[in-house]
Amino acid sequence: MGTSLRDVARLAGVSVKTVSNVVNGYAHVSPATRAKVEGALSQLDYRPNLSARNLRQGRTGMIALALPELDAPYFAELSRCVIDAAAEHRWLVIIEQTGGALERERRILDGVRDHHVDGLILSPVAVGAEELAARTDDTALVLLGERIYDGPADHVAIDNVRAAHDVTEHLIGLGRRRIAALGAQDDTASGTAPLRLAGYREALAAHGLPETVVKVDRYQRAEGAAAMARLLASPEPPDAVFCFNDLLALGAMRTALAAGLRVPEDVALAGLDDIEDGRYSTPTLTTIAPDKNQLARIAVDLLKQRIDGHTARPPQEFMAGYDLIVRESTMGGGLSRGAG
Amino acid sequence: MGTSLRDVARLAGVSVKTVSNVVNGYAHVSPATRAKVEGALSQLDYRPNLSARNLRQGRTGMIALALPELDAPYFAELSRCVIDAAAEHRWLVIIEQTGGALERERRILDGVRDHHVDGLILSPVAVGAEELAARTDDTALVLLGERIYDGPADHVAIDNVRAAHDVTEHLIGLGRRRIAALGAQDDTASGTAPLRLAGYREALAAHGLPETVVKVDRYQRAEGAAAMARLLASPEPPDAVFCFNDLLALGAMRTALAAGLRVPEDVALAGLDDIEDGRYSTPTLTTIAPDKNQLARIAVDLLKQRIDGHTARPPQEFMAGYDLIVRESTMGGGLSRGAG
DNA sequence: CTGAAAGCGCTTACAG
DNA sequence: CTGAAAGCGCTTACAG
Repeated sequence: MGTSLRDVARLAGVSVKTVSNVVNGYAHVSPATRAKVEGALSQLDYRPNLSARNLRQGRTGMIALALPELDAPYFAELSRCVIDAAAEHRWLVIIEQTGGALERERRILDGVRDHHVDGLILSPVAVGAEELAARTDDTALVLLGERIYDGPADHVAIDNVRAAHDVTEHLIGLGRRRIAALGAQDDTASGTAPLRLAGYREALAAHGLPETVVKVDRYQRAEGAAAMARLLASPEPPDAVFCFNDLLALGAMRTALAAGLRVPEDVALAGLDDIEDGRYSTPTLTTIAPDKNQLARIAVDLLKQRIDGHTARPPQEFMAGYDLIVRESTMGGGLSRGAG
Repeated sequence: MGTSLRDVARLAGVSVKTVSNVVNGYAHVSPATRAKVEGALSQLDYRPNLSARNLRQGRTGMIALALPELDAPYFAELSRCVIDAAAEHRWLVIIEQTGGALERERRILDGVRDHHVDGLILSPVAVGAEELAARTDDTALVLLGERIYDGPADHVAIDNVRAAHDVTEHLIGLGRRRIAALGAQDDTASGTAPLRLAGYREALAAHGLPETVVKVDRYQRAEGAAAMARLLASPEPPDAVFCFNDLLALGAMRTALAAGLRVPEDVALAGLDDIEDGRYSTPTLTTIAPDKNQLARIAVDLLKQRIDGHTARPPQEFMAGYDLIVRESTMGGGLSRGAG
């Protein structure tokens, strides 16, 4: 293999223990000994064997981040934040993609105790609260970005109900009266969709406005485009659409513009996630911007606490902040004319 | 820790070796013994300790994928493909972000021999061929997506010169005569920019057309937007722009539309990467679509060969395929009017 | 302040 | 076909 502690010890003329002390920065090593050892270390270009260290310590220095798919911009941006936050604890991050499939979420939850990671951050889509609560594995787990009630594990998210309420209020405040929600889903165990729907309904109800709800299977551009086409084909099309994420909104925008509608004059569009695409689309996209760095940092810090066993408190919910970012897709700005 | 082979052996009344044989699927175990062992394995819910296995075998079953940043859509899409391809070899993937910084690329290359991964797929930006050639580490390495001449390691990419040539020819074929290139860079050791620039120049030269080259620091939307503004401010603005990636093109599109120009009537725009954003922008974006699955698969397979030591051949260059995808941003379609 | 020894859990020659 | 033993490289009580 490579150079081992024993090789270094032999060259420096000390014991393996002493070399280990130097490598790990323990205090009580005499300067002379330390110098000898450090000389040998650099002469042999010693690298600790992490598998051996892990075997001994029961730690791997790695965590897993499991999310639906890396190529959804929201998850890509969030992953970046998680990797950066993990780096501060000198953790490496293994990324696993679930595709939002129950089977794969289960396999990851089950595989976690194979001892290759110290903990797991999971962005669950399909797996339910009961199932999570029933898991026998005690590997540290933090849930990120979807709400699971009666938390079986620490959980971080934004307040989805309030965020959805804020967006809807914004649209109402602009004078829109036929406001559709795009992105409801057939009941999943743990989705955000019901929460965003609840916030939307709350706001409409407070103003006595009617609701129009369109379902999708997945939160992707193509689904947003197709769902928007259905909305536009209805007898009384909406004058505003709150899309449950930015990808849906960008797909919907494409359909609206391609149909010759003006955004926002004919139909205002808002999303949620604040992915970078929406800052450069034409028109630019009004959205809710979750504080992704905060989400990631809280998730990583909670995982750290659990891994270190510093805490025995019951699982808790943590909220990260968000902002409503108003852009052209609801406020105009002259760039929004379709070609119809 | 958890259940060890010894626990299983004790319960089954056999030796540790026999349990190991069953776990690893070795052939010569009597049916009766196998049944006993399997009973004990499932009764104790045995999970192999991967650190121990790795220590013994000198393999970790993990590879690292190092790229500039995960939240650039091209890299997010490529990462997805790499993770999927790696899964076929039962590898897990650790993702590291370099930010395109020399210092961080070096640290990753240097850290690879810390034995936590069996191999590295690196998408280099800053590090040079000489430096790579001089590395003393023998951890398996495959370079992905940027060209480094006189390959110090196996390398996979598309033919950037030819791809750039194809895009430029397409613009020329549409009758454009003032075709700018957006995305040149100050000389980096290994960038794709010079290759794309070469293809662009070749095509222009073949038709006796003049060149206009705009530099950027990074391949991001904001840089594309700013660079496009500079182009539009010139005395004789281009009637077409070949942007060296899709993000630059989407930024440029935003600037053009915001300035009231029609795309493609006033200025045609093309990119390279085929990220999903460009399939839903208005107008949709003409681009080069590299075969990302093929890129990922070749990279992973090459790494596998190196790790397994099946090959001692010198480093080689591999080309993946690509397609020119013509969309509205060069062909029109009526959706492209700015608001000027 | 330093050393000799045990042991983390696994796999692998080596016997039988 | 199965077992007893060594050893991968490290850290950690335990002595001195």
